[in-house]
Amino acid sequence: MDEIDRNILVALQEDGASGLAELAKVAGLSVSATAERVKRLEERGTIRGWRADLDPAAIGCAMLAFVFVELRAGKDETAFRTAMRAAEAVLECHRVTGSWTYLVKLRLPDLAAVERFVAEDIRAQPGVERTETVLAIGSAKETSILPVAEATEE
Amino acid sequence: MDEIDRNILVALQEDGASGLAELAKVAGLSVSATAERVKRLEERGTIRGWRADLDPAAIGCAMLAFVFVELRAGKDETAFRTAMRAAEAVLECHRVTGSWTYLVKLRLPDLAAVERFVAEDIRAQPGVERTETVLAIGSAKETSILPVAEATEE
DNA sequence: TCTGAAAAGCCCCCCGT
DNA sequence: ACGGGGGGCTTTTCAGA
Repeated sequence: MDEIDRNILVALQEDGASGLAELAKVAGLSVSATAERVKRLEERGTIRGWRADLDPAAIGCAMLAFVFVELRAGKDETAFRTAMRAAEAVLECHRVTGSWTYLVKLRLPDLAAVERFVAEDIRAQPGVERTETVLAIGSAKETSILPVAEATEE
Repeated sequence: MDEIDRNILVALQEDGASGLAELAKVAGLSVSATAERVKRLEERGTIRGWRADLDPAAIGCAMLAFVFVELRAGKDETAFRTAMRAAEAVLECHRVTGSWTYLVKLRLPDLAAVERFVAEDIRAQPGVERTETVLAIGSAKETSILPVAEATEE
């Protein structure tokens, strides 16, 4: 993982469909050497996959909400995690520091769907003590492009 | 936007690099008809782009944090939004309901970098009254795959 | 590990159906 | 909307360094 790999990863996050010829220009290498590096980044798991990036509004899930969840202390969390993982509306589910236990990020068509999901799919889970829902009412930024850090080991 | 388009979008979110031949099988159409649909979904903006999906840990940004920000009421928010948009570590920045004004999602190498970013890049912004940082200490789910809703207009 | 060129495969455009 | 075919581009492979 050197400077060239990092440049490749930056380019592929922005546009993963422009082809090896253009990527080779960014990398400053030949096409075949570039292809080799991309293949290795895939094999190592640095590149997990290739995805189409969709417009949320165009597919009917314009409403973005974050739900904080407090689980009863000592309760086994496996069932909760499994349920969240299985729900398509759940984009993220993190165990967090602070007074809450989990933070769940949801994408759903509208407010009614969020209310329903929180009531039926989150609050109904065993061990859930309380929840607090925060709605996004406008986004300045929302990207899946990760910063590619300088310092990474071989 | 019909059932077939939705199936195509689901498949392309999971794997956007498998080629039209395989996608045509999922869609139940010929290759040419499938290609036509993908092209139209791109032209309409439903498909915004094609991205490589990277492993955060592999590129040195394993630490995930959410920072709540309260901006002084009445203060113009443009500068804050611009600053957040320009920062690579900021993956998301949403205006939110509730007692806070903004929710910022960060990805950085470690805790020290998060502390530094909050102090120097968030709290230093004009109009920021207070912040609260929530760290993710484990993720049950983190995906950029959106649910493709049933009901969407033509 | 990179280069360069040849070979194979895929995509795109067009057509007729 | 389907299927086929040709042209062009991209990816892949393979020598050589």
